[in-house]
Amino acid sequence: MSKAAGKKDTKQKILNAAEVLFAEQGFNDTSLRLITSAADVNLASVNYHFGSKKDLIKAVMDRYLAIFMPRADAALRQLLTEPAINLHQVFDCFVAPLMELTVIKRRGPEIFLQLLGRGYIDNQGFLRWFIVNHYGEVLEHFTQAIRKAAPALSSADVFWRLHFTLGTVVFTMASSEALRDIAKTDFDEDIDVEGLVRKVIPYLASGVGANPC
Amino acid sequence: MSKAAGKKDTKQKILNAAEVLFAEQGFNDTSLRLITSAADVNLASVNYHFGSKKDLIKAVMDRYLAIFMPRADAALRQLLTEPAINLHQVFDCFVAPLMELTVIKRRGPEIFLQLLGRGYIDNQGFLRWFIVNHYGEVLEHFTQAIRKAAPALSSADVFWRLHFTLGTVVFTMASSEALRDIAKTDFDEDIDVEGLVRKVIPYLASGVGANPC
DNA sequence: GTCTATAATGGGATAGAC
DNA sequence: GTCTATCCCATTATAGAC
Repeated sequence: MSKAAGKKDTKQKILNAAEVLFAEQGFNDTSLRLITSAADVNLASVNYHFGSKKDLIKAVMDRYLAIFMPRADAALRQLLTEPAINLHQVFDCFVAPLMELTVIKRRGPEIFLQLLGRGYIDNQGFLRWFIVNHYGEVLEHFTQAIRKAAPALSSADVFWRLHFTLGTVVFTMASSEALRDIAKTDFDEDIDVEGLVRKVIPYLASGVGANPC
Repeated sequence: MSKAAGKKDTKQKILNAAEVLFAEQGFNDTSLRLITSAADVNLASVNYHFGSKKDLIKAVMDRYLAIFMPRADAALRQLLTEPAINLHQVFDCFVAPLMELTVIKRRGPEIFLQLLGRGYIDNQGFLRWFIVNHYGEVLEHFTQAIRKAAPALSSADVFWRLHFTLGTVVFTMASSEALRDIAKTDFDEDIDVEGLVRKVIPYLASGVGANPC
């Protein structure tokens, strides 16, 4: 907007290149050199625009979180006003907010989920800290909804099963491209990201609702 | 055995230090310098004994796989001779083989699962290739057992849900220490790895057996 | 804001003495 | 088998010209 030149903003070019590479290879295995050459910008521009690699990672994540989290939160709050809810509805709250991430780019939904997984696994926790501190209330509403939909579960069971679902989703999405390729060649099943999300929800809902033993 | 000196074999010291660090931080984020100083051996000894870091990674993984895989395979084969089986039984096949990994060290079971997750997520696939090529038949029997226990699922559904379970387990175990700490402080729940495995199995069995939609 | 050049660090691997 | 010393490469980050 405020830019005069016709070429895309350097900052955006960096973000767009970085998120794809981070999602594919993880944060630590993606060098600034790789990012800047993919983005076709100068190496030094990352530090100029973002300050450090760590801050670039936060910027990449927050571009998605800032869209996804408020909408997921709104859907969860809305659901919580219902008198009775089930687990399938709880997970459905995340579908539309996830799919809206195409406003950032076409593959936004899968990139976001991959980044989320990387953030959990790669790092020493600074990203986890960042997410919990900025979007902790969404997690809180998610937990409330689960408890309302599955009142038989203890607090500890809810805690564990939320992490089980996180693992399922994040791991699946981290290799979703490869898996969808296999599904296409082996089973002649052409599935997009939304299809995959809708495929995983019955698994999650059933798993979370299982009888503890 | 063939060693004269009273001190532990350098090769074993390296393996024991490396697997813990690999499990905690991933393969690429663990330097040989860190490993050798933790193992209290010389930096050059890794290359002397293993040839390269990549070969050290394979050696670390295979020490566990060589014990785990044949036993899991035997349990699955045995189960497949039964006339009727359920999903819970299928997953139970892995519990005893996993717990026997304490023969390597006390925390063997969780280290193994963490390493497995790292192998799937960290790397460009050389480890995945190694596992599939060396232990592919175990995966085959696993698939057969799932199909027998849940005949309503299509081939594609089985494929997807196996990856869902892999994600659940691997992701949970990759952060199992942190999660168990939280469970202890927040819910006063003191749980060991076997307890966690037994906690995840109902989730997996229920998820895999859910009605596709 | 963009670039080149370079500093400072840490990585894997190896040569060669012992 | 073990150790020191070192090579060579890649990394993040920055200084300073334009």
